[in-house]
Amino acid sequence: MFVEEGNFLHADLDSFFASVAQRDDPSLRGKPVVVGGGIVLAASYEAKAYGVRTAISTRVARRLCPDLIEVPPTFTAYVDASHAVFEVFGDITPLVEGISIDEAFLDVGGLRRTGRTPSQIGAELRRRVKVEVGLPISVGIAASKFLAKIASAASKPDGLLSVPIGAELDFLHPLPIEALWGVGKVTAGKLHDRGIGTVGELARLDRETLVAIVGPGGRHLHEVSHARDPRRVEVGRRRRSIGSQRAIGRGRHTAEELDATLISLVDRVTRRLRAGERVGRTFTLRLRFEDMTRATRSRTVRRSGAGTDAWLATGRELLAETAPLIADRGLTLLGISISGLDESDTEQLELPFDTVEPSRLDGALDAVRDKFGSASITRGVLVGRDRGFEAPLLPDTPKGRAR
DNA sequence: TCTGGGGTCCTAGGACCC
DNA sequence: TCTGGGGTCCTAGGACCC
Repeated sequence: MFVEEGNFLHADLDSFFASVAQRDDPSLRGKPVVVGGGIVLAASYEAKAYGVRTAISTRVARRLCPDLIEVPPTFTAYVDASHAVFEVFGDITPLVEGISIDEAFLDVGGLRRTGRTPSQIGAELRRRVKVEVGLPISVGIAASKFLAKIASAASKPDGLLSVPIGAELDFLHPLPIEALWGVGKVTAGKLHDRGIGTVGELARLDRETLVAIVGPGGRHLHEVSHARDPRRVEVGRRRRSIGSQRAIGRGRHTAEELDATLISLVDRVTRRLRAGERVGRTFTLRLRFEDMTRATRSRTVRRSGAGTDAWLATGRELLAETAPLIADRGLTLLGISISGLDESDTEQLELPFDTVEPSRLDGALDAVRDKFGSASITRGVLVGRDRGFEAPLLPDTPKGRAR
């Protein structure tokens, strides 16, 4: 009997950090292991059998499993392992969309010509990752991304599951709503209140009712509950923000302590920006208070940048503006992120004009050509200082004219 | 002088995921 | 047991422009 398969693979490393620990230290194999410090970042399947889960405190984990072995995280090892796994992915197909350090979507539709089925390709992927990197990886196969993702979760640990075309709803509808990507605690709570526990029950609601229960996100939920997901694999997605944060504990923190924390956060983030040859436009300050409430303050600047000093000045302004909030509620976490990322492929030039008007663009272009040489100009923007005026700066043309 | 609609940008918050 | 650190996406309201 011939079963037609979907073109989407979702590949997801099992208990990634814990598997790396067990790979690198044979004495940990077959034993309940957690990676973490304070809280559990990853638990081996042996530990999961005791009810140990990601994000619980290690103290609780020890109570659940007295023989638990705790190891500290080794982030460089995870990055290396991830690179090796993504090399295998890229060897199978160029159509790879990385989701996180340990999972990706692959579109294997183009490999039909090779005569191999998606299941055979998935099995080969699993074998290669096991042999070449030494890690267990689960694979889900389906006609859409979100279904492939659910299939890989259902196949764990160390499994492969293909949802045949035509059998999508039979697979999907008995699952609990929490299996859907995007249904977390809040949404699940609202649905349980209405007596909805399975995807099938969810699918029976009409769209308007669902939106009334969970909000605008209900439209997407309605679609996926009927196994409709038109998204393609997107190759070459780039990071959209870079951030860093630090829990600073309860109690009073002096202004000097907060400033020192801010400096180290800005330093870390701007270093990463520069290392990635990126610049950012929007700075966001993130605060968490003793009552676990949160607040954010952001500022968008006209000129993208990756310089420590400029972003530190922005961060200090925002921090100063939140001083009353901090005094009122007590700060327990300080974080920053920089978004609006772009490639840092532009050079900026201060032009010697007091005012810039459209009629003077030719003169401005001449000044830029003098500085960089016309051959090196590909695109640009003129920014006026006083009134926020912006005008496009077009590349030089063979005729020597631009407007 | 009054009024409307559409579009974009920015800010803040929230839910969710690994 | 008071709960880490890194992200994504969506929504809503206000300012502003045409």
